[in-house]
Amino acid sequence: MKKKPPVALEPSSLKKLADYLGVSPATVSVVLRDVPGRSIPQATRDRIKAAAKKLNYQPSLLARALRNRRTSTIGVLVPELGDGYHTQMMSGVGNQLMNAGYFYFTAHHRHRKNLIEEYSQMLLGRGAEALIAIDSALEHSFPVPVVAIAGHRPIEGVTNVLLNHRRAAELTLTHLYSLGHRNIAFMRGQSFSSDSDERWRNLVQVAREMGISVKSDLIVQLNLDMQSPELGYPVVGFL
Amino acid sequence: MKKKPPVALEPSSLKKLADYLGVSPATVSVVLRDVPGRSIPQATRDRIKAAAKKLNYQPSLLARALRNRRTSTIGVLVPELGDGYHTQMMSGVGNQLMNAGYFYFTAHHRHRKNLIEEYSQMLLGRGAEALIAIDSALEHSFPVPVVAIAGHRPIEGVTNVLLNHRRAAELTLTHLYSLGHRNIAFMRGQSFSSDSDERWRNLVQVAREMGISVKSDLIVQLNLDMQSPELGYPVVGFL
DNA sequence: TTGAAAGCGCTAACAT
DNA sequence: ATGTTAGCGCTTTCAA
Repeated sequence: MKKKPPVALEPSSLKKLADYLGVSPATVSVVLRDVPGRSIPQATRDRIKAAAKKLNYQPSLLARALRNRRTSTIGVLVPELGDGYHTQMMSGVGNQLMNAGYFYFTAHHRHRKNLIEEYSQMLLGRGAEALIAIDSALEHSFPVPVVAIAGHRPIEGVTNVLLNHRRAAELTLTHLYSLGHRNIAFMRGQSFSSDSDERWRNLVQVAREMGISVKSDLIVQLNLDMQSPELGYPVVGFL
Repeated sequence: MKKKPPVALEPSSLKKLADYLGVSPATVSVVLRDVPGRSIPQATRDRIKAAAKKLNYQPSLLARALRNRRTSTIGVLVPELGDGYHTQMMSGVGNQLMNAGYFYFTAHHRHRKNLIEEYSQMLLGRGAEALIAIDSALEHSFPVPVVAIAGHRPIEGVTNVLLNHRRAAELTLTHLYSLGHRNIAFMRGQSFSSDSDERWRNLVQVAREMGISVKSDLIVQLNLDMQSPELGYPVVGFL
C-alpha cells in the first residue's frame, strides 16, 4: 500500500486557475460550484475539475462571503470555555451548526460586561449573521437574529431559551423524597450565573409544597469562580 | 438614572459614511484607523469619528481581511467540544488568542479521519492563517503554520507539544507509594486518544523501576466514547 | 490636505 | 457555449 505523500501546495486563485486553463474565471466558478442552467461540455467540466484538484484549488470563502453577502457564520458567546456545563451546550450547538454548513466564532467573556459588549460587536464585524449567547448578560437588541440560552433578562428581539426550573426542582426533590430522605442539603449556584436564582426560587417553592423543610444550616453557597467539580470540594468537606 | 435605549442600527459602510460627510472613503479609513503620516485637521478627524459613532459604523473585517490578506484568524481543531479535558486547553488557547487580537474558528471532528481532513481544509478556506490541532490525527503538512497539541505522530513542519508522561508517571506513582499503597489499579485511557499509549507505557515502565507490580486483574480499559466523568463509572463499580 | 483609482478573490448579470 | 464587466467594502499608492 502506497502512502499518500504529504500535501502542502500554495493556494491558488480562481483567476490563476482560469488563466492556466485558458478559460474565463466565470466558467471555472460555475463548474466548480455545479451551478445549474449553464451548459458546458462535459470535457471542459472534467478538465476544470481535474485542474482544480491538481493545483489544490481552495476557493476563498472570504471573497465569496464578501461577494455574496453571506458568511454562513454564527457567533457564539459563552462565559467560559473550560467548563463542562456551558461547553456541553456549545457541543450541541457546534454539532448542529457544522451539520448545517455553518462556521462559528466563539468568544468567551467571563461574565465581564464590557467584554460581552465588545465581543458581540467583534463577532458582528467579523461577519456573524446571527448570535447565540449562552448564559450571557446581553444588554440590548441586535441587528441580527439572536438566540439566548439562559439569557439574563428578556430583550426585545432576542429569543430566550430557558430551562424549566420548576420541573427540575420537582424531579430532584421527588426523587430524594421517594428514597426516604428528609434532611436535604442545598448548594446554591454562583450568583453570576443566570440560572442560579431561578433554580433556587423553584427549589424552595417546591420544597415547601412538598413539606420538605429547607434548613438554613444545610444551605451552602457556592462562590468560587470556577466550573470544574472542584467547585464543590470546599463545601462538602473535601478540603 | 436614565436607561440606555436598546441599540440596533443598520451597519453602515465606509462609503456611505464618506458620502454622508462629504469626504472621500480614503480619508475616513485613515482617520478611523489612526494611520500616521497623513495630516488631517483635527476638526475633520473629530467630525469623522463623531459620525462613525453616531451611525454605528462597524468596519467590515471581512472586506478588510480580503484587502489586507490578513484575517487575524486561527483555526482550532479539537476532537470534542463538551468535555473537560480538551476544552480546558481550548480555554487557554482561546484566552491567548483573544488577548492577541485574534479570532478563532473551532471545528470538532470526533476523531473521524475524514472530518479532520475536511475541516482543516475548511478552516484554511475560511481564512485561518494558522492551525492549532488538539489531539487530532493530522496526516500531512500544511501551507500555514501548525501547532499540534498531543499530536498523534510527528509531521514535517508541524510543531508538536507533548506532555512529559514519564514525569507524570513518576509523580503519580511516587505519591501513591509514599502514602503506603502497594496494590494500585490502573485505568487505561481510550485508544483513540493519542496520549493513552504513551501514558500507559511510561506508567508500566516507572512502576517496574519502582518495584510496584502491575497486576493484570487491576487493569481496566476505558472504552466508552465519552468525556465526562461518567466514563469511569462502569469500571469503578458505580453501575 | 485630500481625492481618485486599482484591486484583494469571487459571482451574477449581461454580452457575445 | 463561454467571456466580459461590475462590484461586494475596504486600503493603498499615486495624483492633485
